[in-house]
Amino acid sequence: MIQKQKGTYDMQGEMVEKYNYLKRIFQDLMNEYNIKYIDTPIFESSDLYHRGVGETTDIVTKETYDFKDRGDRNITLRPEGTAGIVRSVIENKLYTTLPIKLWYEGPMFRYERPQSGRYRQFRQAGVEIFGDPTPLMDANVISIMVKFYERIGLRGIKVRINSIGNKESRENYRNALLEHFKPYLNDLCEDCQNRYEKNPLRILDCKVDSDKECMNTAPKIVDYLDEKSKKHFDDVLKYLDLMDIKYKIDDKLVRGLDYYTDTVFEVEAEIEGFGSQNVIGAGGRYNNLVENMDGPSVPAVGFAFGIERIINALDAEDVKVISDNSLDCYVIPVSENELENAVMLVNNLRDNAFSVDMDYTNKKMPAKFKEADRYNAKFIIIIGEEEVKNNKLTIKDNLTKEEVKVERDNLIDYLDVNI
RNA sequence: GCGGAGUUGGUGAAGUGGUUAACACGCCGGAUUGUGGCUCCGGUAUGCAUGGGUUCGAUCCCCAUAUUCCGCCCCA
Repeated sequence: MIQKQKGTYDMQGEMVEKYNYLKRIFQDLMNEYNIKYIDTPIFESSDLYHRGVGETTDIVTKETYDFKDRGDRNITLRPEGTAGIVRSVIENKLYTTLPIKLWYEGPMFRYERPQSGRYRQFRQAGVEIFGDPTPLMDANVISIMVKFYERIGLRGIKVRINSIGNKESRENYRNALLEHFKPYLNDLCEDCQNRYEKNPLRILDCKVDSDKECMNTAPKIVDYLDEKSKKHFDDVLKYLDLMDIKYKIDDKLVRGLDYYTDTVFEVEAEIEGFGSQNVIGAGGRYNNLVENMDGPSVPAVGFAFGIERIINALDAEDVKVISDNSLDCYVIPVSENELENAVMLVNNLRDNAFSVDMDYTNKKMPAKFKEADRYNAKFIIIIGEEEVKNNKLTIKDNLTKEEVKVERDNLIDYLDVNI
């Protein structure tokens, strides 16, 4: 038997309900915020991610699905959504009318060792806002996320926020860290010694070395921000307070993608026993990316969240998902003699936009009633010898179990009123 | 990429080197040929992830592969 590939899953059964639930709420939210849908390809030129996400990031160096197509092109399956959208904004010259607010949802691919909440093909939904440099928009974007988590019924979430400033201040800070950790290098764990070379900012959130003295005395990025970045960050916090959004400043928060500038944030699921993959959404500002990708200088801010992790969080908190999968009517022909009448009836109801089903096999009555329950039918319509003769139908409300006889010609009206 | 633990029907699972692989739910059939969800009876894995090996004999022991989970790295 051929099995699914490592780190993939089939979306089916209950998960479909949960996915539709999330998508429906997110779509409504996007509509309220006047954010427009965009759908970009799941594969792009490999160069896009090398330049966009960052040549040295782990996502690009060891996690992309790269291949050559039959035309010898270097292709990469998208590991995240932002780079492709930036490409699209530049290529379609969407920046001519700014600001432009976009949202997306779809599969992403990363070649990693899977765990719960971590897949090789997973879904992200996100928002990207171009052409608005104000701290208000940073706060706004965070508020969208928080609002979304609230609406889906998730309670245990925690927003962490930080500013990593512009390129120059980050460079200065980096040098300060290198200077600071140099004498302690031998005390640090092996991973941190690697981080010292590759990405010294990451040393700060090491789990092994977190208690060490040199961690607490390390310089803080806030002290390296220039006036403009500092003001921007303060204003973001001010607006968050204004909108009554709870957050925690985390001066050790640095993100793994190179394109961020100034504001960065993460949302964590704070649920007991949730596991280590607990970041369910993240984002930040990326004011240089469009320009770096050969577009004009357009500031941008956005976020993305992981659908599977959010579904995990909903399950962990036992949130009941409201699904719209109930059937309006289930039609039961009593015997084969009424089959033709039943077929016409079902067809007619569907033309009138009711969701209807019936059993075409020769099941016994009890089995048919059971099936009606399984489909969550609101009404059971019984059509037998007597009904055909009198041109009536027996309609049973499957909730109250009450039965009424309704004239065939009045059926649509009856259902319109009662559903 | 590194380290560890699993994998038995549709589902939750018990179990053993040797005739028919417990039990429960679900599903199917019957008691009940126009009204069910209760009850009772019956059926429901020629097979224990896949491929090799050891053995008279393997679901059980060994090896490999696939896959899931946990920790690390990293991240959604």
